[in-house]
Amino acid sequence: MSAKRPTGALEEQVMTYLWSAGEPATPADVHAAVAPELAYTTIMTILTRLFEKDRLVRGQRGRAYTYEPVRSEAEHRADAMQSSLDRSGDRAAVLSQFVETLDARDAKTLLALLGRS
Amino acid sequence: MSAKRPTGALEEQVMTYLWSAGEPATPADVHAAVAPELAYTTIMTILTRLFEKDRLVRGQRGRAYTYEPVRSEAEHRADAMQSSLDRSGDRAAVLSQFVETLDARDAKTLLALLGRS
DNA sequence: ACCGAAGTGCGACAACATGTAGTAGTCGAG
DNA sequence: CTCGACTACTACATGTTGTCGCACTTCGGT
Repeated sequence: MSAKRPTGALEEQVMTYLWSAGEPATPADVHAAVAPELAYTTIMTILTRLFEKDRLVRGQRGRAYTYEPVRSEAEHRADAMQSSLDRSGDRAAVLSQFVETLDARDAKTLLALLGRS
Repeated sequence: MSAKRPTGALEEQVMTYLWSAGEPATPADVHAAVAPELAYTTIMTILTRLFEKDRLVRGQRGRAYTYEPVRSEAEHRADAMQSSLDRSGDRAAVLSQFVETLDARDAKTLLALLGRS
């Protein structure tokens, strides 16, 4: 497809920006922050598609739409992790492997989180 | 594409079968177990592509190739989970959300695993 | 040893997703 | 009222995946 951008990367970059923005953003905001070297319309398209896939909600600011993520980044990522786990035939094996590849800091965080519940 | 099979689903089903098989399988094995209603050649294609993407290794049995996963299911799923975590800007937030959506049994498993290291 | 049936593999084609942009319409500034 | 800037809709190119047809090879029966 594109010689330089892997498939899905642009959508992902846009989502990442929107998450970090913390508030609804216009196509112009996203364009300037994510990929000024691309055509403005390219960003518009991405935003529209993400909206159609229900990953963004639209608002209105002046005569432009604003876009905002439906789900927070944490929700999105955690859900992806759950999905991996759900698709597996052996949850315990996956969890075990997961723990082994976890760095010390994450392990500590996880342990604290688990203890609290 | 296909009206009934979501993109990527067939490759995933094939991988799942291969993981559960536990030993190298021929295209015929996969065809019979995964999708007898599809053409034999369809399965062959999927297998070849997975091989080209280095997700399967080839062996030889009689005049047919045999295929076997390069990585175990646990490795694959755990790696996917790690990737989600890595892509995130706030690892602790994701971990927290992840723990909250975890069912009791998984949480227990995870806790035991973490304690042992 | 020969012939036919069954199975295998390569190459091809259609549909869809994603990256990328052109063009036309709309609104404010001068 | 006209001009320019900005936005939305639509279009096009390429890669990926689902799906298969066709030709070749090999095994069993005679």
